[in-house]
Amino acid sequence: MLEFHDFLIPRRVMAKGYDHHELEAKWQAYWEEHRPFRAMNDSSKPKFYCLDMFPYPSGSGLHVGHLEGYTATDIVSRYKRMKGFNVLHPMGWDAFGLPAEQYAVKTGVHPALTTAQNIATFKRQMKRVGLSYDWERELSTTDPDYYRWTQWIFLQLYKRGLAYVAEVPVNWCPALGTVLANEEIVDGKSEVGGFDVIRKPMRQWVLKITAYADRLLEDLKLVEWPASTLEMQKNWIGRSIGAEVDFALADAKGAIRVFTTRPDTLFGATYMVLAPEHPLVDVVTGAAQKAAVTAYREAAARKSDLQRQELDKEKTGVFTGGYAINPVNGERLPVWLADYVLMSYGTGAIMAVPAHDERDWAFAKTYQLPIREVIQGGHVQEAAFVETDRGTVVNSALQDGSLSLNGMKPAEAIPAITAWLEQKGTGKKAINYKLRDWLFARQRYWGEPFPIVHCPACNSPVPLPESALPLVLPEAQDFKPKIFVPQQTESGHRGTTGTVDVMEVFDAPLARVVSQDVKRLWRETTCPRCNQAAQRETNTMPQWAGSCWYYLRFADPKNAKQLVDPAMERYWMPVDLYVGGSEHAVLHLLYSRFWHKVLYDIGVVSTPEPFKKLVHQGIVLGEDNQKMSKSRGNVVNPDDMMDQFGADAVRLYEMFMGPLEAMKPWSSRGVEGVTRFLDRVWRLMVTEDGGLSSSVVTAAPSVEQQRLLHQTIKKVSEDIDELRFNTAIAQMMVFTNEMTKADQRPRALLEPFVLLLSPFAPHVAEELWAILGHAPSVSQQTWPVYDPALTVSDRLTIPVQINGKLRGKIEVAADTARDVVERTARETVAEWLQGSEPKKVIYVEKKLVNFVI
RNA sequence: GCGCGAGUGGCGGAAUCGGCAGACGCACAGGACUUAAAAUCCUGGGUCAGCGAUGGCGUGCGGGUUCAAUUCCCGCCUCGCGCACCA
Repeated sequence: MLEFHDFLIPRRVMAKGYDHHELEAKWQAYWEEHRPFRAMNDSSKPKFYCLDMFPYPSGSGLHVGHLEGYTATDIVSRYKRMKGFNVLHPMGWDAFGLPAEQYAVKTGVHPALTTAQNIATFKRQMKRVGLSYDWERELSTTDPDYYRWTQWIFLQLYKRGLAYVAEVPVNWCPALGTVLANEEIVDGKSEVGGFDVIRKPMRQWVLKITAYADRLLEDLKLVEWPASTLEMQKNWIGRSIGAEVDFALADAKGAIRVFTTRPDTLFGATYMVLAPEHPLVDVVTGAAQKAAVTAYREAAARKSDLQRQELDKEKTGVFTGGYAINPVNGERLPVWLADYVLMSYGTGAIMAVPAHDERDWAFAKTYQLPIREVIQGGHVQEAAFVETDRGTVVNSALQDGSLSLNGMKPAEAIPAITAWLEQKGTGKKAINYKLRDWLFARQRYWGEPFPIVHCPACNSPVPLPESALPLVLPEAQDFKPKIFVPQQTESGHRGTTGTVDVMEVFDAPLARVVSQDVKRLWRETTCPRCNQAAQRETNTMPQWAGSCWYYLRFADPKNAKQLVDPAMERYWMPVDLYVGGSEHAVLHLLYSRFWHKVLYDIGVVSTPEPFKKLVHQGIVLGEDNQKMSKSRGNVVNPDDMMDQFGADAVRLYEMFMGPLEAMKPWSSRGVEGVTRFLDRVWRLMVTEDGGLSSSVVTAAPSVEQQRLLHQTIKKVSEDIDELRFNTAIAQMMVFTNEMTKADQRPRALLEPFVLLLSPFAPHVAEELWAILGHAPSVSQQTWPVYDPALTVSDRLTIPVQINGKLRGKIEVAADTARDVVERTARETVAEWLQGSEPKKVIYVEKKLVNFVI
């Protein structure tokens, strides 16, 4: 019996046109069984490789941000299949990584177990969304059958001298117990967890990415990537062209070599600066300055990188007492020490030209060093004049007349002086890069082991033979790294003060692993070269390793003999469309490109670049327009959304929110909106009890209806090609709104429309296709083709303007001659013309008439 | 500071080879159906003035080019992203 309050409580039971739970389960089961999304290896069809950046399977499952990119590529993949392409649309797992290991440290649960569970969750959610992946090609970076090839690539790098061990200052994160790459540090803290990071010299594996700097820069011309991403890669590589110049020491043997991009200002050098760590510091320092120099060097060493990078701070330095000789004019220049010069860039030493460099200018002002103008055009006593393109060289000639740059533009002076230096043997043209070699080792358990042993007898790292691969990650029981676990400080930041002396000696987890079969340390082994006792490398590879080449393995995921079969590689590569977050704009993409070029050089791959077209999906914000986060409580869970609205509605809303690449807020109301749209589509052809509606007729559509259909086919096709899914959906809404008004709905319109809808809302489309009386699957139908003649109207509405202001509109036949259009227009705006003749009449065919009076 | 990108109704957004600004959706208002509601369907709307026909003003701000500017040019402002003493 109904109570009064039953009438007051709003029912959340939606009067939906269809039961999305039932319908999605039905079609997902069908796809599971019939596998219509498999990529064929032997096909005469043209290929299309459509790839998502594979995820790290975190414990929190998919979020709506993931889904945006995945839905976009899914629509493209489904569309391309219907257009006759053999589509490769795979998914895998970037499953090595720190979170699972940290979870293991906390709970003792093995990372492999956590990872497997998380993968299962991700996969279940992806299937629930109806993503049309070829699951037969699924891979995980943690699978020995996969990482044996990651190790294999490392061996190739090693063989070619591109992997080497070096004692380098590294970014050590005590809280994480590992080193981090420069790129993994944000504002002096670890990107993961936000812990303090300090500099510490360590023996490390390093990859020589700098050997490929030029090609990594040059080949950016070959790809269709967002301008911002290309720009970021260029900046990261940071090529600058200039000269290396030697300044002989005045009172000692040797010379200070500097790198400069402005050799045209050589006559303006008034002092030199060495980085505090520069090896020549002891040589140039005079006895009187020894104490001050030592104090300065120690102070600099104590500063963390963060402190040294503080920009606004006053520049500091100390005079060494030594002098160097300017090679152009023989002047004695005082040599200073200052931490604004970095040991890690160029030669770690500069010639200072305060008149034409802002940093040198600030330093010269602080220490009252002379400022000498050599490029005319500014006021060098007030500020450094750095605009090379408007200025003329002055004060730059030798008395004997053997060299003069005076009167030249800097652009002319640079090659002139460089040639002079080369002739004198005191300098040469040089190119420098900001890019540094890639620190490739981590002191972690959950990563790929290095296929390397350290042999005391051979006195070098010895690579394992390829036949020994994979070197399987050994079982471990204790994941706790032996690390100093810092206390929470008052400021809320965990970590150290940045000094090295609080450090213990830290062992990587693999150093302590005991092999279960033989009850000895896993690291104890024999040298594959000399058979003497040797030690395995106990570092593991960084997470980037596995993601550097996974796109290749999808082309041939089960191959036990090769990384990828050459025929498969040639057929599928390159990736035609690659979609993923812009947070990977530099690192992942640069590292991948580097490995790809190495593989290209050894003949494993046939293309110089792996990813032809790249698109970054935008960030999805919470309903409050803030970044989604647990602490804000504004996280939208895809499972909840799909429970309530269904997978098709969620897919459609993800695409309808706005342009793919834009940052945009989630709106539950918006999801309801697209849900209404799907219900309207449903009701166009289905009755309340699920049968085919009697309004669906076989009669021929009207010309207007056909025009709308063909305009819709055109718009939807072109918009998918351009990844403009939001406007494609808007057009389908227009079509649906029109069809709703008609009570006779010709099949000839509805059937192509269902095909257009199918990449966006595949479950509903499959069901509608079946209700219309067709055998499955809609995904295997041919994409509708539009007739261009049917997309244009035979009647036109032409706006009529007076002086550019809209004053009227006329409707004419599309083929109306100009004079007729003009005459009609004049009649329409006669009261504005007031009988006088316009000064000018502008007629844009089929677009507009404008009278200038 | 430098580089890149973006600023359009109450909201998400559409329209840029210069040519009717605001498609589509959300929210809102009115109507139909209903005892009533929900759902659905129809209608309306940038803003100001006016009963209305109409007209003025409108795409961050200020200039410019043009018959015509959201679109192109110059100078600012704001926001986002990236880099940040790289010689």
